[in-house]
Amino acid sequence: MLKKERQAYILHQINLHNKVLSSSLSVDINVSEDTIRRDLQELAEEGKVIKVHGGALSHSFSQVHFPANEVYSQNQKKKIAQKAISLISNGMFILTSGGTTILEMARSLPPQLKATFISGSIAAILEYMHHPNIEVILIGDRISKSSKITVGPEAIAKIRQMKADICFLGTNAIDLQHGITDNDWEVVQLKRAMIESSQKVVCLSIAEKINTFQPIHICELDKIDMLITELPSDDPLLKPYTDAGIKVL
Amino acid sequence: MLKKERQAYILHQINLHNKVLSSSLSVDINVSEDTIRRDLQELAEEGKVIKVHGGALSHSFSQVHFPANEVYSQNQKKKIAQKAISLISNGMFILTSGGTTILEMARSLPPQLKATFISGSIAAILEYMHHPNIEVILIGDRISKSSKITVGPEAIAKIRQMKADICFLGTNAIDLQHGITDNDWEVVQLKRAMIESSQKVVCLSIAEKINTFQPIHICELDKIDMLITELPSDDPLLKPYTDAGIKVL
DNA sequence: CGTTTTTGTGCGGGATTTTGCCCTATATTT
DNA sequence: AAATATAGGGCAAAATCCCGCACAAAAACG
Repeated sequence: MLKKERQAYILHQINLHNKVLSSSLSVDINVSEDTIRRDLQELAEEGKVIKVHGGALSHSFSQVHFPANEVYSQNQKKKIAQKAISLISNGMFILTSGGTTILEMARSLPPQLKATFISGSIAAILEYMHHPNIEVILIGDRISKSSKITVGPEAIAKIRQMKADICFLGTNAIDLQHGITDNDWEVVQLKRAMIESSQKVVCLSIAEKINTFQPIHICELDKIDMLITELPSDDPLLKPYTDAGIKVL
Repeated sequence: MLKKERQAYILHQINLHNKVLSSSLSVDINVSEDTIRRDLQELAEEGKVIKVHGGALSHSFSQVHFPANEVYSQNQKKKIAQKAISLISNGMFILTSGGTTILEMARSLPPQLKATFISGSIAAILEYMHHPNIEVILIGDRISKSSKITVGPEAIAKIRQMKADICFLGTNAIDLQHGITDNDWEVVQLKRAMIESSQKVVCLSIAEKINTFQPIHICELDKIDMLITELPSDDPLLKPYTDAGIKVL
């Protein structure tokens, strides 16, 4: 097999699988690993692949995943925030969890809006406080340092006492089979109470979290009234959820 | 699985869920926890995640810091803070108001200290949260945007329920004739409740505020057990207060 | 065509990287 | 205060890389 031929094959494999191992290529093409390594090195110098210890990665691999991701998902969250805000009207009592998606919503609230926001998330409260017209109610109790929200029986009791118009949940994982799940027991307790105390429950979730699950169960899907993602509402990924009776925005 | 591939996966998980546990990653990817720890360490050195005991956090998540700089007469407040801290010992329940002097104290708390701090001041809570060992209890209720603390009947009721070992009050004005006074009606209500609910009441006040008064009365001097200023305790300015039975530090 | 030069490939051996394991120190929980 | 979990450093085995070398095939050249 010619050198060029071999390199074309390698490039093909990389674009196909996003990665290759020197070892497996070696047995594939039946040449020594040194040869493969030299090929990879050349391809890397031409900028066609990214060489790493043990093989090589597709260029798209690191480009998509590493640097752009921060901004990328920020934009997704902005889109979600806009949709969520369209559900809010003046005079509402709104219960919110924490999480970066909720924060994005808090930052995007229109300045004229007059409503009451209730939360136990310190970060969310800080954002609400900057808003000129909204009333902010802070749920008190012990502060969980890991999640930076108030947790505990007092907080739950307080939430149980109220009946909010709408509840926005930053969702960590949603799945047809497991429903809404999360990974922090105390946060789960709080979210459950929030769901019970709201007339309408809205889940905010970026599409990546759709069809994933976490260890701790919060509730089944039938408790959820609405699901907001950055995708258009007729995206096939969301079809099962509309079929399950959830309104998708 | 290649190292870079693994790290990309970890990064992805962190950006998705804001946190990861070394243990769960280890079983996820099927490598030893040592490897995960080394990966997290590298990612942390590159500034892509924040490594914590047991796993790592998303960088965007813990960026909840108050722009707390340029405090008025900071050196004096540092001196006051040091004196106040000398009154605190392990296991105490400590009620604090807000104000920059209290913030200075919060920042200067020794890292080994284990105690429970209770407050309705958002800024103070943020400082306490950064401390590794102290337990933080947040008093909930409506947030006053002017003073950035929780105010209202719920907050007062909550404070009444507790009996703290000691209470630190950032004091706006203290005077032999008028006692402790302030200029925000809602804050005054809160401070009154705090005084009633504490075995020992300590006023923190820079010397400038000694012998001044404000429109709203909080309490008479006899409710105060201790007064801390940046001056030495035998300063003539403070003599009348020691004479009035207040311990001056 | 013969010789020289260039290029490609494999091999050996030492350096480097990666990984898992062990042991101790530190942190966290009970 | 004891028990458990996690971190950190050192070590060893395995994999991988790197470098020089040999050798052969191909190319270049007179």
